[in-house]
Amino acid sequence: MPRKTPQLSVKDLFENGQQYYLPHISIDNVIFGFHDNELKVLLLQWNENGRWCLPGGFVLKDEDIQDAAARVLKSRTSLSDIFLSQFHTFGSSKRKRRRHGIDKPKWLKADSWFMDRFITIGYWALVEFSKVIPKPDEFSMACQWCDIDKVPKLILDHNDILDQALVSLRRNLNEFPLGKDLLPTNFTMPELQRLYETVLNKKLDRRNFQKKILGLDILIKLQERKQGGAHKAPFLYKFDRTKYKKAMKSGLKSGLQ
Amino acid sequence: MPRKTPQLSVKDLFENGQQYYLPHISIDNVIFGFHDNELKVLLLQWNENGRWCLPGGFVLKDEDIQDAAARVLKSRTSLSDIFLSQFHTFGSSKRKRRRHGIDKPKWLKADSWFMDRFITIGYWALVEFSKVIPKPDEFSMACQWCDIDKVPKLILDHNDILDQALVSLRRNLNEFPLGKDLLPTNFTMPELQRLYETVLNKKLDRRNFQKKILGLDILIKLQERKQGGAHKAPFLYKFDRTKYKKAMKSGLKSGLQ
DNA sequence: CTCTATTGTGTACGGCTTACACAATGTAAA
DNA sequence: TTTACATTGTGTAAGCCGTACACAATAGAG
Repeated sequence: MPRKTPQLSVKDLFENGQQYYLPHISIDNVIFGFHDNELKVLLLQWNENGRWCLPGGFVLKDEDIQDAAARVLKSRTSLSDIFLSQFHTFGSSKRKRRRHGIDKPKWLKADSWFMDRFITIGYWALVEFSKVIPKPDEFSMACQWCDIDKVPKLILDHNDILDQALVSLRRNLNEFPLGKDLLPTNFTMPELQRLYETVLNKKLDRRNFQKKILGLDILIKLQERKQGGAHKAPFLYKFDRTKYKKAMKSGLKSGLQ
Repeated sequence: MPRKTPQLSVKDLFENGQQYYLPHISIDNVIFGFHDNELKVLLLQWNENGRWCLPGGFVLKDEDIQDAAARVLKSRTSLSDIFLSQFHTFGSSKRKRRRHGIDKPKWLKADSWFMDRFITIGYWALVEFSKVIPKPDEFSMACQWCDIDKVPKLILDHNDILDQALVSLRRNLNEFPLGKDLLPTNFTMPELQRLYETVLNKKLDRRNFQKKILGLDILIKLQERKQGGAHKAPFLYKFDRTKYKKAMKSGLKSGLQ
């Protein structure tokens, strides 16, 4: 059951957040999108020092962690009912902002709960790029997509978290087909292939790829072709919702790799 | 860097544990062993009410969670340098002993940190049955192996945690060969096969199994045979440490399933 | 000594994966 | 208008892997 975040000022949150949230525990979301044939991840830019980080948040005292992750996702993207996969919990004793003086706003007392050690639970989500309305949080001046190959140095261990999310995503490709959540409703086979190639970070054979994907029997080939591109117009496809669900239940026998 | 647990009495731990440990956070270990052709899991029996649970513990304020899990493992089994795989973090807001009155010792105040909500981080480990010296913790009257098929109703969501550990273990069979940690140094092919059959919960073909395992090229066939059993004496094998490590780095191409 | 359960070994089939070639089409340049 | 080029649509052959399966050898039990 999703809950409402208390409406706190930034100062209140820093100084009294522990009244509402569990101390020492945070959520970090790695939100993947796909656009212009590039895999993207949603990042926030911290007000105080301009450094980048993953969208994150805290867990309300009577809130399930899965709901907390969904709440964070919704408040940064406007999206709900998105599948969130918990992939790892990061618990180095050195995970504290206190160690990185640059991260502390000057007006904040050094003993704020916010500066303390945090164990963070990592989730990733796949979202349709065009449906996202990026929205910064109270701490941030910007919330925007970043090409997966151009991610800057992030705060704390957020680069590690991102890397592990990608590893987890790749492992999961054997269990569900990619695309339904990352591509628009109608898409072409080359687009889907490039998505796979980006996530797996390797080239795939065009003909074998098509054979395999169609062999899963979860796509519907449309009559129309994608107009406007240079060169021969490719056919459009869309997912067959019914067959997709059925395939999910029984599990994919053989993954793309 | 492993740390020492503060030596607290049970009463102190219940009432003042939050001075040493992070509040609301716990560790639970699913420790697998293999004996008499059966997969076993190590369980504890709670002093107050005789109910069973997974071996668990808390995270010291300046301790990595991985180290905390290793500390818990060592204090229940006497084993160190064991691979611990973090598989999931359980964070339902209903995870609190307060809800289960039966769990509270009568002398404990209802507002003890111990009765509060806990988010628990789950790890599993594979250990050699014969090397374990089971040792109860401060709260328990017993610490012993339980057949995986005969696990009773455990406290809180510990049955869920155990189930998910098994699922995680099965998924990981594609990435590393089973046996090095669960079997004695020398073992027979039928023993190894029965281990796989138990974990995967299905029968495997004897001849194909042998072909595949030997194909991994990580076993050394010994000259001796296992004496003493009824029927034809099977050959003994042991793991080739060097080749094993090499195979781990490059990853197994094809798993057993 | 015989019987039986178990171990040791090899082969054939089918399916999946991989490698690969040529015709068709739409845009851009000549 | 024609040509060139990049890209799409489609099918086939070879090889590897997984699976199914049979028979001889051996050790203990009776």
